[in-house]
Amino acid sequence: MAIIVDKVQKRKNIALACKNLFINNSIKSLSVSEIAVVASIGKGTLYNYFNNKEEILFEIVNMLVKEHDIQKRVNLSKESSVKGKIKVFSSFFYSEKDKELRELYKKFVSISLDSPSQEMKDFQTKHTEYYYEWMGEIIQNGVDKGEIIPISLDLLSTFFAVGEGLFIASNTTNQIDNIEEKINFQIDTLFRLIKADR
Amino acid sequence: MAIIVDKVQKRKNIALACKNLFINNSIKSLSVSEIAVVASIGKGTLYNYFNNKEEILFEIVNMLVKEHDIQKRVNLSKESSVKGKIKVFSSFFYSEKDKELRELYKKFVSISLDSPSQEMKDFQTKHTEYYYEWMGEIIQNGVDKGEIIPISLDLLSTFFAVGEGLFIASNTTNQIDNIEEKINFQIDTLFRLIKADR
Amino acid sequence: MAIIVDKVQKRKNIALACKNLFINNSIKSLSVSEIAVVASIGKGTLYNYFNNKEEILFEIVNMLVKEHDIQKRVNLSKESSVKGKIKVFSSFFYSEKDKELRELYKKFVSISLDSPSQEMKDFQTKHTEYYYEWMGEIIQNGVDKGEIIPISLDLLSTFFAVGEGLFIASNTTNQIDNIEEKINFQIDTLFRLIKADR
Amino acid sequence: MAIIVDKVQKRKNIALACKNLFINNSIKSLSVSEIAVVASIGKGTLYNYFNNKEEILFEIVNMLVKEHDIQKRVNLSKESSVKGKIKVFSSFFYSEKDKELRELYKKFVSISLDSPSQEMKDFQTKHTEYYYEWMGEIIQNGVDKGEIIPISLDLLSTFFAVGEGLFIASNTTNQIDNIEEKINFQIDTLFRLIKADR
DNA sequence: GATGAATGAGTTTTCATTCAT
DNA sequence: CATGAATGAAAACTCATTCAT
Repeated sequence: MAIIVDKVQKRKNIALACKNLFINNSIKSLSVSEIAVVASIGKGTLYNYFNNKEEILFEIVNMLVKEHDIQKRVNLSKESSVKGKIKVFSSFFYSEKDKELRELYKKFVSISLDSPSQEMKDFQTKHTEYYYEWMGEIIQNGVDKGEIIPISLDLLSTFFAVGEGLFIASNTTNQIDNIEEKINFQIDTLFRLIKADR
Repeated sequence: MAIIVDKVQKRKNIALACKNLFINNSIKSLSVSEIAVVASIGKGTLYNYFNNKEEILFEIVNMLVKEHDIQKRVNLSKESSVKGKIKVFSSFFYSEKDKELRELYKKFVSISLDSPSQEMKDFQTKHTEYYYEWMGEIIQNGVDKGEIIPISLDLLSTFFAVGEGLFIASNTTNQIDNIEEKINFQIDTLFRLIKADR
Repeated sequence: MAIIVDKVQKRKNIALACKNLFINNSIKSLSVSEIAVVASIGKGTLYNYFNNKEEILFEIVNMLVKEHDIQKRVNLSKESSVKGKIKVFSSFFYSEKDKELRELYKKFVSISLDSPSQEMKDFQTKHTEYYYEWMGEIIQNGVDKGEIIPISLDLLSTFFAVGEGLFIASNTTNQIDNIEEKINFQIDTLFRLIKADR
Repeated sequence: MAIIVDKVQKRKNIALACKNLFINNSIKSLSVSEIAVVASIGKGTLYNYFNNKEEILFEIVNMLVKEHDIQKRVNLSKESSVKGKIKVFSSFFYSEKDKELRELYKKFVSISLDSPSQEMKDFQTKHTEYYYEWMGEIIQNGVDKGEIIPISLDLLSTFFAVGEGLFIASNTTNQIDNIEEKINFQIDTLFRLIKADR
């Protein structure tokens, strides 16, 4: 067909079409053939848009992350307190509506830990820096407003990492329950220490 | 009985023989043939002792973790302060001597995140609980001695998770430098908040 | 009629456009897509003019051979001696200016030896006969002028084949140097045997 | 099976088993699956012994060449005259009993001309040098015995290449008949020029 | 007439697993 | 018990060819 296809858009369409396949299966167990069938395209077509399974996952994550960021911005605006905003950040690790992205994120991290590609690292670096900055501003704001003590700024990494750490732990052990509670309890505890009027 | 012991020992010997292979390669890229060659045994023999690659990794981690725990106990006894002891715990994520186990741990987590086996989860659960308890005692001790405030007990998960979280982040992004510094800075900051004589 | 001429011309234009591609790559490694890109036309268009890769090579060879024949005629006219003329014939196998055609000829022969098409054979037959006749006349002329002995006429095939044989040998072994020298030495030696005033 | 297989021998057996397949088909049209079926082994087994189709062809040629050399030595010993011996050399290009090897040689040359591998070139170089030396001794012997004139030594390449050249020509054109006659006529003619008692 | 996206059959290649010895 | 050759199913990947526009 001499139609000039929007390659970028088609790439996204294919990725979307097999989103659930990636959510519900381990990367290891997915075959390119299977993916092609689910995406309702030929195997060859798939190779015109992606070089391997990992790239497809990557594309899906990419798309969902964008949506997620928009939603996060909305959610953050609804929260007035610094603590609330921090909790919004951590909610990614347990909220029902982020479940899909979370599942994909697990696979993304899985690949990164075993056989990292520069592309994935670059993507993750960009995002991490972005979130860090974002969260940094929130904390700074809290300090400026006299809500929390200045030392809070030094805890940025802790706020950032504690969710991730508990998430990984919950997914590598049998204790998968109440991550939400756990994470929020840690945040509450940290805020008991950094609130200005202690 | 003697035979059973031999079998267990042989399993360990095989695992040890290919330790470096697992450290230096991605699980995905390792083949059973390659492992058998490095372990200097037949491919069939390998199947008499392990059901798959993952089990071998599991065995190696198992062995190294035991050594690691012994060493950690020694290192902890050398530290008198609670902060020092906490840092000993977190040192796993950056210390040179734990490098091998750390590399294997990455692959272990990688598998757990994509296709977890109950066995691995059980193992990890047991260990996590064990460390939690261990670290819990240390903190309790610090409170009892008046070194840190009682609220510190509620930060157990944070102390636990922050290292893990920063470790994962450092391995999925390009920011792999100064994890040691980063982790210790967070611990120091937390201790500025929980030390008894603030 | 004009359209038909255009079609023939377009075929030639396409062939010319990817001449260097064929010179610098093995037929086996060339894909139709690659050729289409280099020829700056659509893949489908390529199929309007050629049925397969081999036909394109064929077209290129065809064109270059025509040029080559014209040049050869010029070069022959510059030579007065029979020996010189024979050497002009053999120069195809080593001269710098025939390098391109020579590279293509190798691929042409390669195809002919593995999976010959009647078309290619017909083409090659026509050309071989043409050259044979041409060279035959040159030798006859030498005999008539008393430059070489009549027996020389019986050596036509030798004069013809020795260059080809050494060329093939040089391209299937590591001895690719001094083909020019080698071929000319053989011609000189043969002429020492057939010159009239021995 | 814990049988220690003679890998070298098995390689040869596999090669032999599909000899006729290679003789009767173009390399291009042969698939590894087809080869495995004919050799009555699994496709995977084939890959334990060969890395690609070309290597199999190579192995077959290797074996047949060895047999061929032995036979050639026998045939040469039967001939007393230098001319006869030279003809024995050239007989490879037309004799019925060398037909198989000749067919394979065509494919070998075909590959060498399009996508030469160093291994093939090395093999061919070794053989060419070996034959050159061999034929050189025969000619030297003829000179020593006063059968042919000393200048004959300088025609070594011609004797060598003329057969090859005519062979290639016969296989790339429609004139495939009477190569035997053609080659022998050239040899006879050359000998008319170099025989001692001219 | 020109196009190039789509295709899927066909290819190479891998590799965990088996099992005769 | 140990072995490692054999396997074939399934994987990744290619690419000439088609055909709707």
